[in-house]
Amino acid sequence: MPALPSPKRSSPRRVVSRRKTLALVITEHLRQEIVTGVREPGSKISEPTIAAAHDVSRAPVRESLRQLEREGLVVFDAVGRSRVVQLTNDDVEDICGIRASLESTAAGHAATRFHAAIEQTLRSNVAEMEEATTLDEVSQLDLAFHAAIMEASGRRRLITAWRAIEPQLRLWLGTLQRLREAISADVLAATLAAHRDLIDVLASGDATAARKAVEVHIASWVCESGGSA
Amino acid sequence: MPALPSPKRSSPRRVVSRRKTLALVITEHLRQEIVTGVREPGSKISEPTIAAAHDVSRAPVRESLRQLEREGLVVFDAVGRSRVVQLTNDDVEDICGIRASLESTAAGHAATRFHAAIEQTLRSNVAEMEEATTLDEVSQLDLAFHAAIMEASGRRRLITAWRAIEPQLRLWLGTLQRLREAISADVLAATLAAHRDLIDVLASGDATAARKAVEVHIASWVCESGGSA
DNA sequence: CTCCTAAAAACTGTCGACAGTTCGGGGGGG
DNA sequence: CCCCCCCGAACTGTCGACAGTTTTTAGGAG
Repeated sequence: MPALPSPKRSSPRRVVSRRKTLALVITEHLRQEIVTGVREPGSKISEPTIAAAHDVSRAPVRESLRQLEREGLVVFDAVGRSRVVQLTNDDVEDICGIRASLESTAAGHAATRFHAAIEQTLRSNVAEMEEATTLDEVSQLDLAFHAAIMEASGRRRLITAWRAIEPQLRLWLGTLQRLREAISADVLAATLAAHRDLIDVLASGDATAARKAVEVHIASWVCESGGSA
Repeated sequence: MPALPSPKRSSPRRVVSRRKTLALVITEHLRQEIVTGVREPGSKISEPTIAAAHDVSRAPVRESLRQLEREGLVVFDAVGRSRVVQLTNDDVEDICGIRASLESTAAGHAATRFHAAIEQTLRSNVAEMEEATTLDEVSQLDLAFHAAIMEASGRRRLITAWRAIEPQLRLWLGTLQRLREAISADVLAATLAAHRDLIDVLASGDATAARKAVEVHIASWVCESGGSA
């Protein structure tokens, strides 16, 4: 073996496991830490520290941070320092507005190409939510429901745009959750009802009605979830 | 051969010029190549090749490509290969729809905080466009005009989202331009008139009217520019 | 006790290297 | 003449290193 400049590596050169880059693993981990509040908004993020924590080099960490920047969870300052984003009320308001626009547009498309598989997915999501007990579970399922509608639209660009803001929604939801622990039975029931209605509207194939329904649903949700303004 | 730590550097270690990373330079160059069509949609992009072309290592190139992915100009396949995006009609339609939504929302905000400096910027843009002679110039100024409105809204998130799709608009515009060489005097006049009207509406401070006006402006523009659907 | 300065510590941007994977072509078999 | 397998070329993901900066820390001066 050629005496390498630094023969101090212990582990046998990590294997690039098929379809699962280190950057991806780290991204998921960091995202989780951010949306759950383990990393507080505004706190600094250091590449070397994270690299050491995961026992990897800085390369995949850098890539992760850029990805998280794209997701709006991390911000870089002029000198390249990164920190966890601090969402302002305006930010949340904008995000919700964009989201409403994207989802209602997507719903319109989804209505015109609705089919059994999609309905199946949505209905089972509702069924799962009926069983959910923690606020966190409900949030997860709610997002999954909306994600399913986006997917159902089949519009690449809409989906991309939605994915770009979804993590920020999760961050905001996480922040809210940490304030109020319990689930309101009323809210849960209302959400379930609204989702069932949405499925029916989508199944009807009426694009215009679907757009409107989603817009209303999100608007009401924003209000009762603790309007941002 | 046991390569020594590497005492063979020839160039005097490129200086990290303040506030201008290599990645940024390369990003700009690649973006230019893509939106101008020098790099054809769907063509492969190789990191080593680009790195060699700019005489840099792959690190900044990788970062550039990720940035361009965020801008929607480059796509990565499952194995990490990158290519220039190929916009579909659906994509363009979605992009225009998102854009209209973002800009009209921004216009609403801009109307409520309109002031002299903004008006100055917008009016001088119109003045410049009156002097413009090439189709390319007009496009640039048109985009700058709309960018100015976004900035005028002062909404961080709206601006971020808009920046995320703007390059794709440029790509599409570039594609169109390559089809029709000349500028239609009618279209130019109409655009100028529309922009002047927009400034007036914004100056009036009527948010609702501003939103509507922008929406109409963009919709009509999409139609005459060669509607996607 | 506070404010300012200089050395130390910690970072980011970029580089060249290497291992494993994937793509492209050529040769052989059906 | 077409299809399949194997080999070499080209790539991507990741690593450790280093130079230039920025942020801290540790002292001193006032």
